[in-house]
Amino acid sequence: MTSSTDKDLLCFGHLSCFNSLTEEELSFIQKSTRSLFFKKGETICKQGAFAPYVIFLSDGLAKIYIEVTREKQISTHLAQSGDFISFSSIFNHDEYNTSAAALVDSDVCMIEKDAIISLLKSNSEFAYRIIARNWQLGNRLFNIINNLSFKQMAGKLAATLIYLEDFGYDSLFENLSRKEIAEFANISIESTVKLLKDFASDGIVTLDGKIVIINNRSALEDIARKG
Amino acid sequence: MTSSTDKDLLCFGHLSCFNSLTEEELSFIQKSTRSLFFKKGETICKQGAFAPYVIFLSDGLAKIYIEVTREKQISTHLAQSGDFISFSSIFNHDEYNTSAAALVDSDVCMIEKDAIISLLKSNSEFAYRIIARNWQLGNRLFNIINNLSFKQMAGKLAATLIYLEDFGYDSLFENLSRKEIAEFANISIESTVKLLKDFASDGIVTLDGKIVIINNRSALEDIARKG
DNA sequence: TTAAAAAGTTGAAATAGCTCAATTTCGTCT
DNA sequence: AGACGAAATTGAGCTATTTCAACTTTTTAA
Repeated sequence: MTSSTDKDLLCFGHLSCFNSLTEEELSFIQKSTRSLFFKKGETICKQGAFAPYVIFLSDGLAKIYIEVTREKQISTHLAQSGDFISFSSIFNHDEYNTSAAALVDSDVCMIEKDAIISLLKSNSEFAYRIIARNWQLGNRLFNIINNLSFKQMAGKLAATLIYLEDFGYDSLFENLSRKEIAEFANISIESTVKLLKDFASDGIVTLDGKIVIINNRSALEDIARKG
Repeated sequence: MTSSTDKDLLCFGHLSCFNSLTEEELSFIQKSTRSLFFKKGETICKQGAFAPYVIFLSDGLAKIYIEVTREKQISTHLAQSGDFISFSSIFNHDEYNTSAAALVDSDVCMIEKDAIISLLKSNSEFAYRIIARNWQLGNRLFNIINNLSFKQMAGKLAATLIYLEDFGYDSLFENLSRKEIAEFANISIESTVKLLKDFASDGIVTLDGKIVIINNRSALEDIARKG
């Protein structure tokens, strides 16, 4: 990863929750921000590491995941341009509660948490938008818990495909390995492969190399609903 | 459940995130609040129902759970005096994303969401405290996802017992059935019973009727860590 | 261009945990 | 006090999913 401070001014000012900030507030927070470039595959942050920064994805695609054991990890959600990769560092513990890795080459802003905190405390519109965002994440987490508690792996995979589809990133599947899909669904790689074939032979999806095209969305929803 | 408007003024003013409010703000929000009493076992809110209120537990104990299918539910967390039972109703959808039930007789405040919203937008200290709270819940949800992805049920139950212990409610186990413990751990009732016995015969816990006393916390943590 | 490594695919065997069914204990109501 | 229903307990069989191992394809690197 390389520093690119010349891009800082354009890093996030135009994006989502930051556009409620005044000129002053923007320049204040940009003094506390460092913009970094991550190549596809690079680790952006590591669960358990000290967390002096809030991490914001200004351009790119990343997966956020939990390291369950040394070998096993489960992906919880994706982030694209304008999303926070980690917001948690602000409260209580001073460590990241998830890891994240770039799925494509990505520009990332590391914002000192003290700057975010003072902004939260002074600008209630900003705080409100952050609450709304955190709540969306919370909803996603409830959704994952729902999916994980399915007994049948077909339900887990169907729910995963729906999430990936709804995320709305154009060439998403080109950037996801079978292993990564398996980590979102929390089933084994082999089961993922077999089930994808099953879905394909039922005409629910079409497989074209890495790419998974969803043909019959409502069939998937049915499978996901029944667990 | 019965209304008890005479208690409204004492309902939550002294509790946690509300004590940053001015006199005016307090009386403003209390005009939009209704205080209700729920008996042990009663349902406080239902996943999927219209959600005009933010629900706050002023006194008691409640479990918050996800209804996965018609028969199956998984408990995500507990709430005690001073905790929000549902905050989600404020954003996006107008429905509760979880259900909740009283585990002991409980006093509950139903606060109109518009009142909370205007407070969030005008009082940034209040908003900040709400963010911090929501983040704690987010952390808990990540924790659950971690536990659910364990392959071994011993790890799930161990992690559940640790959560219940750490929650710090005195007579908690007296108010939890085996079924409810199973719903927190997301394993079958029968497996829960057998594993508790196993833990007991290993001296890790002591069973006294419904009550589970943790003798060897670090052994439990070990089991939970290994999944 | 070729070799090596990584990712993907397939089938067979092993097993963890669930379901089912029977039994016991506990709590509550009359 | 007795009786009923609910909750807890125990064991046995079943099955879905993982693990393992072999193989193929794709990607990367020299």
